[in-house]
Amino acid sequence: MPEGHTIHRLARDLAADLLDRPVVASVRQARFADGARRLDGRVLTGTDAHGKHLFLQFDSGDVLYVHLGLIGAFRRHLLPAPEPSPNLRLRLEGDATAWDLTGPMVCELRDPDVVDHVAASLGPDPLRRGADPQRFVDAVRRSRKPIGALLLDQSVIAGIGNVYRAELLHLAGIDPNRPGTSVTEDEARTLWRLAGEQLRLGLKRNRIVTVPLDGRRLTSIRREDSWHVYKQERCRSCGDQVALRPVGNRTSYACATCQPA
DNA sequence: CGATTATGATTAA
DNA sequence: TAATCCTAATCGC
Repeated sequence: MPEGHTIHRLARDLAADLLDRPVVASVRQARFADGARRLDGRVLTGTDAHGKHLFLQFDSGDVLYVHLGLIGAFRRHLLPAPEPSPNLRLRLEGDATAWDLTGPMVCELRDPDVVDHVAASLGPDPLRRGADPQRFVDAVRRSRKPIGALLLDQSVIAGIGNVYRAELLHLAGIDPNRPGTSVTEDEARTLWRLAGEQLRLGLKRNRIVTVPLDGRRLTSIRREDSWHVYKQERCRSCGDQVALRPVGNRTSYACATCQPA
């Protein structure tokens, strides 16, 4: 479930559980055995998130660089933690909790400069203080690529994935296929604002829910009812058929009525 | 129990 | 454009 909100939430939650005390690091897969050995008994000194990239800093000077990719997960367990999955890449165990990492696209011990290197490759991240919206606006309006592809391009805006792409464009009333050059300054600014609002909500809730709650409890909303157009047959705003088609290598969901061409 | 799918991204052809 | 990597939940039989 990793879009930018998930990664920022992990940075926060991992720090809350594991900071400033030695961790117990273990693995089941052989591929990260050396890494776990190096982390075992070290102290987590800080965490950081840039877009979908997660960084854990240790007192050894090592930075654990994690990217969850499509199927990666970092799951929290109360101690005593259950038997881990055979696919466990890394378990970080603190005083009261264990965090199990499975299926990450990237899990590496790196020098601290990896943070700046990765950050330099990314567009502005709406969840980071000091992010420059104009960088996003200009990158969009300079490109002929469809806005639906630009929102997934991490060098244009960091942290947006396929759910937020569909939902932000729907909230903004913008057709995913419109070229960036046709997006007005106002529209681009609106997309940035909505991205910040929705990512912050997602961070707070640890879940993507873009539909209005209207007084309902979050827990009463089923997953499949959480969005306006993403994975919907009909638009949750107007009831019209949702059009599916690939934009920028991923399935794009849009309502032709709410998001006219 | 096998097939399918997924909120990601890079590399090869 | 296609193939590839990585895991787990879900669905149909």
